[in-house]
Amino acid sequence: MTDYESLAELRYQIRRFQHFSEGVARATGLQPQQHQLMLTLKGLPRNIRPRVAELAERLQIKHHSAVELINRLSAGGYVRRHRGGKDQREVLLTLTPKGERILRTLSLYHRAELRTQGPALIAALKRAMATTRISNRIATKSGDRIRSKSDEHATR
Amino acid sequence: MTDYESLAELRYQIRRFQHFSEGVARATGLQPQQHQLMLTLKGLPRNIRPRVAELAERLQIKHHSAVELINRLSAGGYVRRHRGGKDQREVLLTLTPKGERILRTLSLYHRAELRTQGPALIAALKRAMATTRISNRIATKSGDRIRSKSDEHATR
DNA sequence: CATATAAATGTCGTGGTACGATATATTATA
DNA sequence: TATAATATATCGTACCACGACATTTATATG
Repeated sequence: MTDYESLAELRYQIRRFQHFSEGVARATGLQPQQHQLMLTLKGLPRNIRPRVAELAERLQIKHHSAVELINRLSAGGYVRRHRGGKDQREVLLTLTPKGERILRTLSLYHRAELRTQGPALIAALKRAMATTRISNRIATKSGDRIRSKSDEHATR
Repeated sequence: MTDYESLAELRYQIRRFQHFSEGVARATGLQPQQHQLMLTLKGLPRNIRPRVAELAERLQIKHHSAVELINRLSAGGYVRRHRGGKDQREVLLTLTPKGERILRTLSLYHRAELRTQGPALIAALKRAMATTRISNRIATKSGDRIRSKSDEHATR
């Protein structure tokens, strides 16, 4: 197995998990990202306030993308906005009972999936971390040229 | 740590990896999904023909979504289409030298990222597979229904 | 071998989501 | 008080995934 194979296999495993997740989310009427936000909200450590910016960071998106997700979730009756006390600029979020119920169901499905597919994911991760032959193989296979320092800056 | 926290943490770790990946891909002028297709193509086992449908399956998307990605990759000079011999319906794909070069660079960055972030991912995965208290907690909190005996046995 | 059916790829229009640029409201600071 | 910083929100744009449908080639069947 080449480095590319192990990296590709890792991505494949991740995509399978996410594809599964998207499917069950949509089956409950939720868009995948909306489910993600709900899970992030519910999974927030107790000492962290559920602010918009906090959710955005954990979803690795810009705050205004989170705002849009929350608009749709709010319209669907899954979450509610609250204006907190201390800082009136902050908007704090809570799940509605409906949101709680759906999230619980989805989480059970996810746990089951992880139980069966998790080991393959871990195995793929370990392989992708272990192998180290990219440089050699490509230079040889493509006959491109010898690798030089300048390649390191290619992405700049 | 609750079940929701561990599931949320797993998603967070996955998103961090993907967010990193999207960033370096875009820095080379590639859209994230285009990079994914290239990696899938390069990482294909030798005995598998690089057909459109094959790539689509491994990317967990519909074949016509793959077609669109390939259109853009082809326009950018990253991959080439070939009509195979046996079955004239099939379109086989190859990376151009430009595609090979960029993919190699990206793969090196990804390996480095996995070296540092992989352990956190594995840890999150194991925690998400291990905990089992979803039913219990939600039922109690939402007042949805009575806990069942099996919930009481939840592990820690 | 003619035609129906299936398979592989491609086209078109739509919806969700992420983003940059920009706006508004509140808090902090000079 | 005026100014800057912070938190959230709005708007227009682009990417990508999809369903519905089309086209070309292969296969099955009478």
